[in-house]
Amino acid sequence: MELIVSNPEYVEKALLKRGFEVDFSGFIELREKRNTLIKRIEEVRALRNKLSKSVGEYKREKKDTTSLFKEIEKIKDAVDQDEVALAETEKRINEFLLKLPNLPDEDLLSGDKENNVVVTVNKDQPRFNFKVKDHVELATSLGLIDYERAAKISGKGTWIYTNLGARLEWALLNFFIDEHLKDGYEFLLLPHLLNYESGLTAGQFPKFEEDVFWLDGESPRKFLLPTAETALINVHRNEILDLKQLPRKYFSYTPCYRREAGSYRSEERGMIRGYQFNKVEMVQFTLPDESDDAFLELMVKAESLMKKLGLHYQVSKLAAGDVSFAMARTFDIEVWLPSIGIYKEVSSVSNSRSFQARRGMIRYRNEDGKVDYVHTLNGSGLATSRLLPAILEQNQLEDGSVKVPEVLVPYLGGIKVLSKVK
RNA sequence: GGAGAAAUACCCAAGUCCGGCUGAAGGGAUCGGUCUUGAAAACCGACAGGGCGUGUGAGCGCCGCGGGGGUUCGAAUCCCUCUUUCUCCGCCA
Repeated sequence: MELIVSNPEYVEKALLKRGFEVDFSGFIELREKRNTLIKRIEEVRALRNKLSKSVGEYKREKKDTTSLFKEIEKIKDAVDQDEVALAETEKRINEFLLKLPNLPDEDLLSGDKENNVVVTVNKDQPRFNFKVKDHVELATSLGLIDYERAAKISGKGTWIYTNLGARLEWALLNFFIDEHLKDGYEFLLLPHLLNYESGLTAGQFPKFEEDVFWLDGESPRKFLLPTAETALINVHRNEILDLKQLPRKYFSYTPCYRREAGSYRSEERGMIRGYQFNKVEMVQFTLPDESDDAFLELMVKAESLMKKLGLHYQVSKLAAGDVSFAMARTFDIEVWLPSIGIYKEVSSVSNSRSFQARRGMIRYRNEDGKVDYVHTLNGSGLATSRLLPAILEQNQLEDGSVKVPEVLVPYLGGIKVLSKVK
């Protein structure tokens, strides 16, 4: 971030790519002010330390200390004002820095969503020679999901997985877990209630404090995690990792709690957007040089899950403006939903480079004993709330039953087709 | 929820009552060396890190004994506060 001091124009330009306008002149002034204050304060403190030490020595030798005290008296109040000013200045610098989003990678297109580029398409779009039903209709008629009772016991934006629906959801999660275990990722089950620092490190705060659920009456205040990433990234906060430990690969299953304030769209009925959904999330801590490889690895892993499920999807490379605050690059995997004829995100693989590591002081020691920031990456593997609808819709048969993806059959006790229970 | 104890460097642990020669004893681990055919053991040596400021640099300075604040010329040591951990009691999956 001291790149700002050495090359502010470069940073300004890079951030502009994501539509973020900044002017660093005020920041640079603050930095200079801070440095002169520090210099002044430290000089006084050095002198005071020396004199105080002498007091001790004088006392031991039973010498008279009044001359020392006179000298100390002289410098005494000089620092107070400076210290207040310094604290204020550092607070402002910090607030400013925390509001800066990550620099997008060089190869990203500027602009927002409309400049996202589809880079891969898996399989042909499935064709149906009958009128497709949407997932709400399928799920309801097959007895997989109960929306109405969920509204009764909770409110809008929620649903209940019932019977086979619950088993199908659980099958998906277990399938993902087994796949990640096979790849040697460490499995963590995490607390869902997180403290403010965790949100800050992950890059959710201060900007997105409104987007998460806060618990009343807790001190220090706690929020419900919006994704397992928020917790996973913080596992190594304020740590210096051993070179041997890198890369460190984790995955976790958690529900994700999001307020989704004002984002509901009519096309997004059913389980497309809810206040709570299930997700298995992968996170890696890597050497700076190795994060590009790790990114590919996460992409391949996420895609392979989609392939094994036999779903039609596309991969989009997000334009700078659509990449989230904390990330330098993001590829989304989007699954095809025949009923609404669009692709919806089911996985988002991102490289934050050193952004989160800087916020959370997540570092490693290299061969020379020097300390540097790690790179952090995350990828969903995968989010189920849109996957289950996609499976229902893409695998539906004319009679309203649904074929179970082969890889899930063992997890469903051999059930191959979901058909209507009368 | 109530009552108590604790938090010191990679780990264990002294120091805290009685503030200054403790920026931190001692042990273990680790690293380097001696010895050995090799290893172990033994012995010798190193072992506070990180942040920040300053300087081309070797370096110098500031901060740092869970976090924050206070008292003091001076705090690991005294006071306040927060957090975490442990023990006991109560309550409860």
